[in-house]
Amino acid sequence: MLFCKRVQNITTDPVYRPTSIKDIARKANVSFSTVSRALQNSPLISRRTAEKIQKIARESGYRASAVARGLVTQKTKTIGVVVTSIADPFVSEVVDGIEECCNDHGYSVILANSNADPDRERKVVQAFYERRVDGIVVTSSRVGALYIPLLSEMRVPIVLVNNQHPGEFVHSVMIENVQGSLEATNHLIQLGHRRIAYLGDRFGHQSDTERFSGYRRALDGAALPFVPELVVHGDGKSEKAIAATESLLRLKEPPTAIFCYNDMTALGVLRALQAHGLVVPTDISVVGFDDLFIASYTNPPLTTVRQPRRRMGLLAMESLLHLMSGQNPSQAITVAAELVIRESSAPPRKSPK
Amino acid sequence: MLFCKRVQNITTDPVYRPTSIKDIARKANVSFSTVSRALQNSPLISRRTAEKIQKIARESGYRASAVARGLVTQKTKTIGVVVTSIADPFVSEVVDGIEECCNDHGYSVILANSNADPDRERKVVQAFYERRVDGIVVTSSRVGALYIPLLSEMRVPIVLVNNQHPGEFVHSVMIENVQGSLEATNHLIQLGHRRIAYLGDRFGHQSDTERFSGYRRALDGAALPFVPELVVHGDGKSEKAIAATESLLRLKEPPTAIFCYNDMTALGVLRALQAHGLVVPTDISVVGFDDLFIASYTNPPLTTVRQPRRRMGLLAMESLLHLMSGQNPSQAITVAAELVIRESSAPPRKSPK
DNA sequence: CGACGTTATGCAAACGTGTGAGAAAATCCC
DNA sequence: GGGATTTTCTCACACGTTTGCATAACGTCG
Repeated sequence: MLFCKRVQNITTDPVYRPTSIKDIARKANVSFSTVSRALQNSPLISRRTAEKIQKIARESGYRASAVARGLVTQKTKTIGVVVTSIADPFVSEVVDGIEECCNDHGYSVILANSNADPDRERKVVQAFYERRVDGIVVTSSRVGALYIPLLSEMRVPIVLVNNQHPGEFVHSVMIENVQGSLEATNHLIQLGHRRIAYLGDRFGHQSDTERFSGYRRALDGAALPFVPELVVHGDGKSEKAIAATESLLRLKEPPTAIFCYNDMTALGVLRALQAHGLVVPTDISVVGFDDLFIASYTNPPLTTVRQPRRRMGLLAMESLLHLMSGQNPSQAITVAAELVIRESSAPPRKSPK
Repeated sequence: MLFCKRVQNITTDPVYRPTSIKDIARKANVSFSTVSRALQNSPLISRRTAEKIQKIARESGYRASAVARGLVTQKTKTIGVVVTSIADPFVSEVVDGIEECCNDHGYSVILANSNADPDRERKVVQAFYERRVDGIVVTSSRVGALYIPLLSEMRVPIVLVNNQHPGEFVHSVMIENVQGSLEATNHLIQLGHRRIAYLGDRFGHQSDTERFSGYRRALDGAALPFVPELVVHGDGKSEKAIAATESLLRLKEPPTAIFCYNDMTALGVLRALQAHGLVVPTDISVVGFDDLFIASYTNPPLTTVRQPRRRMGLLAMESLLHLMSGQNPSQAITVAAELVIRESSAPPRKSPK
C-alpha cells in the first residue's frame, strides 16, 4: 500500500494528500484502528498509548476527514439552509442565528439561495440530498409550496422559519403575527386614530393573513368600524407600496395612519407620503413590521414591530437538533413580537384637513 | 453482503438508507461498476444497458452520494466562505454572488461566521479543513490577519474579497478605493467645498488607507490645503461616527462637507448632524461609501460610492474556479467604484455662518 | 475452426474512517 | 502455576463510489 502511494506520487502529479490516520499509525507504530480509537478517547485504549498517539497527531496537524467519517457513520454533520436570497436583511440575520448554533454543535451550514425560482429550488433540493445533509432549515419569507414535499421526500428533519403555508405537517418557528399587529394597531388606536389603513402583502401568505387578523381584532376591540377600502395590498417590497399608498391617498377620506405588512412596505409608504408633501407623523402616522436595521434610520425613525430574527434562527436550529437526535420537540414554536415605538407614529391632527 | 444488511436491519433500528448504486445494480441485474459508468455516460457501456440503468435509477429516485464520491475523487465540490457576520449587509450581498456562481458550477457553499473572534476563526478553519473544501473565499471587511496563514496551511486555493491587509501573497478581488474616493471628493470640490473632512475607519485597514489617499489626491489636484484637524477616525460603524462628528463640529472652523469611510459611518454622521440642528445638505454635505441598500432611504438620500458587491462575489468565485482548475488567474482583480449622487451633497452656504 | 480484434461487462482495489470480534498480553485469584 | 479475567491491541469488514485491469461475448477473417 505504501508502495502504491509512492508509485502514484511518481507517475501522476505529486498530488497533495492531507495526512491520514494511516500516516500516524505508521509513526506511532500501531494499527490504524488503534489510532482511530485513541483519537476518540475510546476507553479501549490505554492512557499511555492514547496520549502518545494524540501527541503525534497534534504534531503532524492531523484532522480526521469529515467525508470519510460521514461515509461510515452516515451522518455528515451538515445542515442545509434554504433561503430565497441571503441578501435579504431579514433572512441573513436568521441565518446568522442558525450558523452560530450550528457552529456550537459541530455542524456546518450549507447555504443555498432558491431565488423563489422553481428550477433553482429543484437543484437546491437535489444538492442537499446528494450531500446527505442531516437536517434542513427553510428560511424564506415567501417559500414556494412546491418543494416542501420534495424536501420531505429525502427523509430528513426539516424546520421552517415563518412558514407561509399553513397546515403543513412540518416543524416551524413562527413570529406571533396576530399579537404583534394587534399591539401595533392598538398603539395607533390609543393615539386617537380612527381611520387606520392596512397595507398588506399578497393574498395567501400566512403572515399576511395573520397580521391582517390582528389588525381586525384591534379594530373590533375598540369598536371601530372595519372599512374595506382602507385595506390595500402590495408585495412586501417598497415599489408596490408606493402605488398602494397613492391609492389610499386618493380616497375621499384618506386614513390618518397606515399599518404596513412589513418595514420594506413602510419604506415605500414613507417615500410616497413625502412625495405628496405629507409630513410623518404630523399629517399621517406609519407603522411597520420586522424592525429591520434600517427602521431606526428612516426619516422619521419608524415605529414598528420587532421580530427577534437572530433568536428565531437559533430556536429553529435547536429544534432541528432535537429532531435529529430523535426527540420530538413541539411542532410549532412561536416567538413574541415586540412593539418598538419610534417617531413615525403620533396622535392625528385635531381637525382633519 | 446482502445478508449482512438484512441482519443489520433486524438487529438495530430499521435505519433508512438512501438507495445506493448496489440497489439499482441488483434491479438491473448488472454489476455496480457498470451502473456507475452508465450513470456517467461512459462510452464503455452500450447504449441499451446504459439507458436501461438510467431509467431504473430515475424511477427509484437514485442520487449518487457526494460524500462517497468525494472520498474517492478527493474533490468535495464544496467551497468554504468565511465572513465576519452574514448579517452584515455588505457581505451578505457578496455571498449572494458567490453562491450563485457556485450553484451554476455544481459547487456548494459552506458558510461560516468568524465574528472577528480568534477562537471562532480557529474553529472555522478547522471545520473547513476537516470538510476538505476545494477552495475558500474570505469575505470580511475586517479580517483578522491571524488566520490567513492558517488558511493557507491547508493547501487550498483562497480568494479574498476586499482584503484589508496589503502585501499578502493571495488572490483577491478589490474595489478601486482610490478612484472611488477621488471621485467622491472631487464631486464635493466641484460643488464648491473647500473645507472637506474625512471620517475614516481605524488605522491600518487597507481600504481606509486607500480611501484616505484618494481624498488627499483630490485635494492636491485642486490645490486645496490638507488640514490634519479635518481628518478623524471611527470604526466603520455608526456609533463611533457620532462622536467623531461632534469633534468635527467643535472645531473653530467646522467643515462644510464630510466624506465618510462608509455608509454606516455616514448614517452616524447624519444622525449627529440632525441632533445638532444642522440640515443636510443645506448646512453641510455628507458623502458615504458602499451604496448599501439603506443609502437611498436615509434622510436625505445619501450621495455615496457604489461597490458592486454581488458582482465582486461572482468575480471572486470565478477566480477561485480558475485557481481550482489549475490555472493562474490574475492575482488582484480590481473593480471600478461608481459615484452615485443623491441629495446629501450640495454647494456650501455662500457665507459660512 | 481458431486466432484476433472489439466491445461490453465484471472484479477488485482503492479513498479514510468507524467498529465488532477476537487474539495476545497482562493481571489476578486461589 | 494454571486458569479466569481484564486490558490492550489487531483484523477485517463496512460505508458508496470511481476506475484500472481482466475477461467474457461476439463477430470477422484467414
